Amino acid sequence: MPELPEVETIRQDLSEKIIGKKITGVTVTKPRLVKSGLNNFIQILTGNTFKKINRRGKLVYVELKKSDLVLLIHLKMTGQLIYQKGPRRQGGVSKIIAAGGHSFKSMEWDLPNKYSHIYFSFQDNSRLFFNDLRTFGYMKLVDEKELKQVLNKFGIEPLTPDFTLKNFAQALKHRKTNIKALLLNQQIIAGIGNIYADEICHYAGVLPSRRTPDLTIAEIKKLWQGSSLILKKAIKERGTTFNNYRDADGKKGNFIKFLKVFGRKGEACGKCGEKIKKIRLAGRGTHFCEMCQH
DNA sequence: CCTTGTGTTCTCCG
DNA sequence: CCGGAGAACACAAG
Repeated sequence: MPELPEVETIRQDLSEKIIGKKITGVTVTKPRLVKSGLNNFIQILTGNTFKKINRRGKLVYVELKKSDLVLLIHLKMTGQLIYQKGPRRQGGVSKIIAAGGHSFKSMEWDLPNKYSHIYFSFQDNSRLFFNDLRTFGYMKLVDEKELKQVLNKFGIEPLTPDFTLKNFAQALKHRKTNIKALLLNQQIIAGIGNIYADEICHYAGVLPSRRTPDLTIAEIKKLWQGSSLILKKAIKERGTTFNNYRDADGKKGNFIKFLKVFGRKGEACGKCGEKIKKIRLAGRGTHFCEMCQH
């Protein structure tokens, strides 16, 4: 489940890999995932160049060199953006891999595979694959006006100067839902999904079910601090790979090692030793410690 | 039937 | 009964 840290990791990686490279080919094997006209999609992108890769919440949007249209990419739950260099002219690389005998499952990354629904070839023979197991993700070309409309729907962007305690508290104000649903609401705070919502609540010592009007100033401050600290640390660790997520090189993120509650049902809480509980809240699996969250 | 991000639809309350 | 907020559902597929 790519959330802000995972999408940001991919954005940073791809920015170093594909900016300025001419797109020589566009392949779409599942047209349903292109949410704008397919012919136009192929026509605009072929021969074009990615100019800048941006992110807002969990949404990636890419500016193009030879068009004013912008490419939106959403990975939803199981989308991946994997970059691979083209085959080397000189032999040797595959030999080294064979001799090394390490555990990398080369079959899995023999791309395109059956989940590679859209991919781009570049002038240097490298390729970018959009893989998606459950096919909720999409790509879409939008004009400036539609981009603006889409971006305007997002709430405060964490890790920017806009993410002040004052703005965070303001966003919570007058809301009557529980803090978990609020953290998941992209129109209020952008980029937090199920994993980080649970982790932020645990950091703050706040039960996910707590109604926002009942939160104290101190608790709001802790939630704000936790959001910032956890998302930053998760980016540093290149995201959380719980099952499907991979970075642009197909590698797993390391943040799973730092998860305190998510996916730890029945395990002892690292803070107090109490068993981690799991319930259903805001339509999502929700993990917490009864002892240190109130 | 479980899993989840988001857009859409339904319901409820003042 | 209206508006808006929040909850529930739809989507896909392993």
